[in-house]
Amino acid sequence: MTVIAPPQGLTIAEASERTGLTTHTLRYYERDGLMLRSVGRTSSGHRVYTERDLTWVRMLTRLRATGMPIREVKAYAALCRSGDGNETERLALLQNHRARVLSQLAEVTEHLGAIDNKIGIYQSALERADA
Amino acid sequence: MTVIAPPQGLTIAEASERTGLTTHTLRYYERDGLMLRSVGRTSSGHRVYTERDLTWVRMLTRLRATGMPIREVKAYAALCRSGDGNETERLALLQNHRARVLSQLAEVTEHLGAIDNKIGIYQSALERADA
DNA sequence: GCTTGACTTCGAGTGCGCTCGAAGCGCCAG
DNA sequence: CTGGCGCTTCGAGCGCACTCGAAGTCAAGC
Repeated sequence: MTVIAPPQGLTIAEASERTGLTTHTLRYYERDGLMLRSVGRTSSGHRVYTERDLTWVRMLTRLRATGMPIREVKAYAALCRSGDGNETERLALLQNHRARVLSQLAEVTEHLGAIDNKIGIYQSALERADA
Repeated sequence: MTVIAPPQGLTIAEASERTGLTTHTLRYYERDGLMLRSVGRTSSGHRVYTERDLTWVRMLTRLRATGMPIREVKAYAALCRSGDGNETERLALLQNHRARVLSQLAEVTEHLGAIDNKIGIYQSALERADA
């Protein structure tokens, strides 16, 4: 019935539970080359996730959650995968992303300020109507 | 050649220039019911944008830029369109949106912090390599 | 009066990021 | 030894928000 998790590893269902991603999405990420390396398999072909895999998925989730497009995550994964010597490029990619996120945060914050004004207008109009 | 802007109004090209949206998008928003009311026309059927229209488009842009889905902008437009008496609902909609935006800002900021750590690790590794 | 070009409508196409379904296999309980 | 679950792969489908192209119209300049 239940697939037994191999020693030192987690099934895709367990990985799903710990990362908050669906099994569909985990498979999709692997298929699409977002993983550092392809996930290990049991003799019967089932995926075995290690802690290293989960750590990477969590990093990946942070990049995605801050709006990095899949293709760029893929580029970052490719850099990490190809081993030492390209740390400068990895750093540049992350710093670039950081700058974009900061400017996007600033933009959203500014727009939110204007929306807050609108909220204030409705609030005082309603207070006046109450009185 | 050039379509002359009617007195007190702007052509779609001018509205596009002032709002930063393409003419395609402006027409799409109107078609989809995001505008407060449908934009005026000349005798030959060309759109005529008023300052009121532009003000609304700017509000709309702020809602969109903070991640409000089209269908919710549409709902807000519908409330405004139906006249006085539903200010409480409009306020609730905006406050709801505000809460979502704030929590999303917090989430992005937290993820960005983790990415900053990673950047720091690369930086010190590179400094050590330089020395 | 003819050309030009910005406008009109309508509907189809695009890109992104999943999301889902179908068909098939292996392992374990009963 | 059989039923059934949870995994496998593959490819298609979906929702969102535009984005674009085709075909036609109309006013202005030459």
